[in-house]
Order: sequence, then C-alpha cells, then structure tokens
Amino acid sequence: VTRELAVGAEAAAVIRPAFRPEFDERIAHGRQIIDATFDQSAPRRVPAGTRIFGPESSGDPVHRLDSGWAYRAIDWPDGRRAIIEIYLPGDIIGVEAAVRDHPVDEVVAVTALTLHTIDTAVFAELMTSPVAAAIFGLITEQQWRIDRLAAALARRDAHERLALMLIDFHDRLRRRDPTMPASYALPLTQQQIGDHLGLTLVHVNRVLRSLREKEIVSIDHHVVTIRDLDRLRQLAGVERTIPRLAGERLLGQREPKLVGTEAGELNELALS
Amino acid sequence: VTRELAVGAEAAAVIRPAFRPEFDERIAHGRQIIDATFDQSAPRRVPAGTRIFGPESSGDPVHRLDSGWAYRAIDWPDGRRAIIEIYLPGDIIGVEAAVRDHPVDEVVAVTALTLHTIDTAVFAELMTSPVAAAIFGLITEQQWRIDRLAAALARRDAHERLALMLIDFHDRLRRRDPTMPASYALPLTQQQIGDHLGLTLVHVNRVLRSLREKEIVSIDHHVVTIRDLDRLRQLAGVERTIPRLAGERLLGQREPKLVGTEAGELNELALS
DNA sequence: CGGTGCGTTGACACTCCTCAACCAGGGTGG
DNA sequence: CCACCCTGGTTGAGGAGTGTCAACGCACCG
Repeated sequence: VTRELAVGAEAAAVIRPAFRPEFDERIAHGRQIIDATFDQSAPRRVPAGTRIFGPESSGDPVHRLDSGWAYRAIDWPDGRRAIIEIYLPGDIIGVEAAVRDHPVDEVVAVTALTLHTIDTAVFAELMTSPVAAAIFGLITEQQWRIDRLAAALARRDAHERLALMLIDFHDRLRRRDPTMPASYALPLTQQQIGDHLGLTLVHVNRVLRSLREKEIVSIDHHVVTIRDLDRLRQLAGVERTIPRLAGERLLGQREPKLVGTEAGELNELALS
Repeated sequence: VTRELAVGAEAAAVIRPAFRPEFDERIAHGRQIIDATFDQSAPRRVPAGTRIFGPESSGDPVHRLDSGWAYRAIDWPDGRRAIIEIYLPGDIIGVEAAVRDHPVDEVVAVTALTLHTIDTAVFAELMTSPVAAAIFGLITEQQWRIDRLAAALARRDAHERLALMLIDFHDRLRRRDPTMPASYALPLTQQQIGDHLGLTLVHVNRVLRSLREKEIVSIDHHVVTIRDLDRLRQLAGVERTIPRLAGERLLGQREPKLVGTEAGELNELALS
C-alpha cells in the first residue's frame, strides 16, 4: 500500500488541486458521508448516448458516476458545440445544478453508464451539514479543471491542448487505480475531442498523427498508449501544475508590482 | 424602485444565473451575513498593478471588491498569460482559494482598488453556518461565467467573443446600478483583453475597429459606448443565455437520444 | 525632453478550418 | 451470405482567420 500511495501522491501533485490542511479532514469525512448516501440508492444503468441532464430533464438530481464516461456541453442553435467538462468514473455530476436554476448545460453519456443518484432535496440537506466542506471541495476541483481548460483554450496550440487532455485523463484514471499502466481506453470520438479542445475533427486527427509519428502518444482503436510520458508532460506544460514560480517572468513589462498584505500598506490608506 | 427592479430583472434574465427557488431565501440571507462580516473590516486601498493574490502572498484571505477592477490570471514561464476571470465592483475574490491549497492563480489590480478583507479562518467558519448556501451561490455564479468563457474560447470567433465580453460587463455593471447608461468605463488594456479572450492585442485592435465601423460599439479612451445593443447581443449570442432550447438542433446526427429520468427506466434496470 | 506604455496600422506567415473524397468496421435486412 | 448503410477515421487541396514582426503616433511622466 505504501508504494501505491506514493505513486498516487506523485500523480496528485501534478494533477489534483490540494486542499488547505485544515479542511483535509473535514473534506475526507464529508466525502464519506456523501458516498454513503449515494451507496444507499440503487445503481442505474443508462445506455451510451443518453442525455442524462438537459433542458427537458426535470428534477435535476445529483449523480455519482460509477462506471463509464460522460460529458457536459453547451451548444448553439447553429450546431456548434463546446464540451466543457468530461466526467470519468468516480466523478459527481450535477452539483452546480443543485444550486443554480436553469441547468444551461446538457450532460450526455459517452458510453453506457452506471449511476448512483440522489435527489436534489436530499443533496440540499447535505449542503448544510458538516458535509459542506466536502461539497466545496468537489465544486472547487471541478472549477480548477475548467480554469485550466479555459487557459489552454486561450493560449495554447492544438498539440499542447491534446497533450494536456491525454495527460489529464491518464492522471485521473491513475488516481483511482494507481496500478493502471501507461495505456488506457478513451471512448471519445474525434469530433468530441474537437468539441472539447476547440478544434475540428480533421485537425484533431492530424495532430494525433503527428504525435504518433513523434512517438509521444498513439491512439489506436480508442486505446491511448503513452510512449514518452516525460515529453508528453512537457508538451502539456504540466510538469508544473502551478504554471509560474515566484518572480519568474520573461516579459518584464508585464510584471505587476508585488505589494501584497504587508504591514505598512494597511494603515497607510485605511478607510478609503 | 419598481422600475429599477424591472430593469434589473431584465438584465438578470440575460446574464445572471438564477438559483433554485428553495435556495433563494437562504442565499439572500447568507449574502447579508457575508456582507455584514466584510463591513466589519476596515476598507483598504491598493494601487493599480498590485498583485493581491499569488504565489508570494501568504494567508490568502477573502476579499470583497468595493471599487475598481481586477483580474485573475494563469501564466506560463514563457510569458504567455491567460486571464480567466475579471472582477468588477461587488465581486468576492478568493473563495476557491479559501478551500483549495496552492492558489495557482494570481489576482492583479487593474485599477486602484478598495477592498474589504476577511481572514480565511473566519471565512471557513462562515462556510459551515447557514451561510453555506450563499457561498455555493458565489462559487456557482463564478463557475457559470467561466463555463461560458471556455465555451466561447472553444467555438466562437474574435468578433463574437469581444461582443460577449462587452455585453457581460455592461450587464454586470447594470445589475449593480440599473440607471447606468449604455456607456461605461473599461479600464483594461488591449493586451489584457487579448489575454482574456485568447487573442493578440493587434487582433483585438482590429476587431474593435471593425465593430466601430459597423456602428455596433465603439471604445474611445477606455470608454465603451454601445451603439446598437440588439446587434451586439445577437453577435454575442446571449439574446439567449441558455444557448439551446428544447430539442433544437440543426445537425441531426449529433442529437443524442433523450431518455432521462422517466418512470419506467428506473425500475427496468435497477441494480446494475 | 527623452523614455515608456499603450494604441494603431500594414505586410506577410502560419495555424487551423472548410470542403471533399475515400476507407474501414459493424449493424441490418433481404 | 452479401449488398447496404451509417458512423467514425484518414487524407488532400485550398482558404480564412489570427498571429508575428515592424513601424509609428500619442499621451503621460520624471
């Protein structure tokens, strides 16, 4: 177990947002309660392609994804679609929708799924109890992921985005199962990958070929095989999840002054 | 007041995510407590360009922005920068960081700011009390905004993104002050706008000229003047914040089956 | 006054998209 | 058992949208 934990911790350092130490215990405890609540419900299977969330669905319960892949997407009347988030086994789906009205987004099953479901009302109860911290943890992790997605969409090219996505899946799957090899099944179509990364399926295809020719990763029959993890990490730019270290800037003129919360500042100008 | 509320409500329908009715009261109540807590602290002013959050800042308290603009950014060692979120007066800064360790992102003051600040520990207390729902509301709204940003970055072109940003600021400012005219100060530089929308400053400049020539919006000396709100909304694609209505799709083959939570389903396959 | 940050504009290059064709695999129905 | 279709993947040619590089103007400031 020691060894596995070490591996897990290494992966987590790269990919998972850590929580403040004072919350760690609260979050772990709350997560247990959440899981226990889910466990009480009967598991449900839905076939691939099902829309489990969306404008027509009412009630909008909260799901725990026990097996299979799903995604959350926004789409426009003209047919463009953006996939904001991809759910892997173990993820909780619909936390935001339990608070926010008008679930703008739809959630679609990529593969057949196994779901445990609890009702919004029950979940609302949980939100008030000691479980709150754990739910903050869930939302926060989700948001952290989307932040990174937005950053990548804004400033990184197709190769880098693809590398980031593949590394992300790898590390998330590995977190659940530290024994997983550097190879995993990726059930998404190239169209879906494109919708996630803001590319066309044609371009996704070409970039994948390029990555294969460079012997970094290859995808064959929906199986990803990572051939050079280091170079893939480097490409993805997550050899360092915290993208910038102290004072490290290249473009001098963009450097904002650091002032922070130091003493003097505070009194100097207090009361506007 | 009636009139103002009506105006506010109209803007809200477009831009603000609504909350489930059962939470509305809780959220309003919690928000009052949060605001009262902030009010107890002495306001602090920081000059433009200050980094109020980031790797070097310790403590990572939570701020309420009372005046001025700020942004949250991720940047890479090679100097690329992505601005994930822009804070306007009234926004709360640092909620996620109060939970999540390693505040990956930095927050920088665009203009001089007035801040009310409470300590993370105090905020952590709030998170357990009846205020939790309100905090969920805060995070959820923020996430909703980033979702939309990511979607725009993935699938919308420069004109549409710019329009979306300008409309978003307009509606947010208007929500705070329903009497605001169709004109407002925008303190961001074109470089910052580019970092936010994933464009170069050169391209931002050109698109702004194009929008001015089409008499949709003009920006002069950091003052945005909306000349044709309808066309701007149309461009931004937020005449309908909920981007898709029931069953409305153009590309037939992408339509996922709708199954949902209807009766039969549930029993049919219960227990995996 | 020279520096510096920001905005503006032009010329050109490159990433990525569009359109189009073709192929492979897996159902399905005769 | 074999046509047939449908989905998903692969590849090419050409083009649009953005980026890069470079120059210049203007305001602000020490």
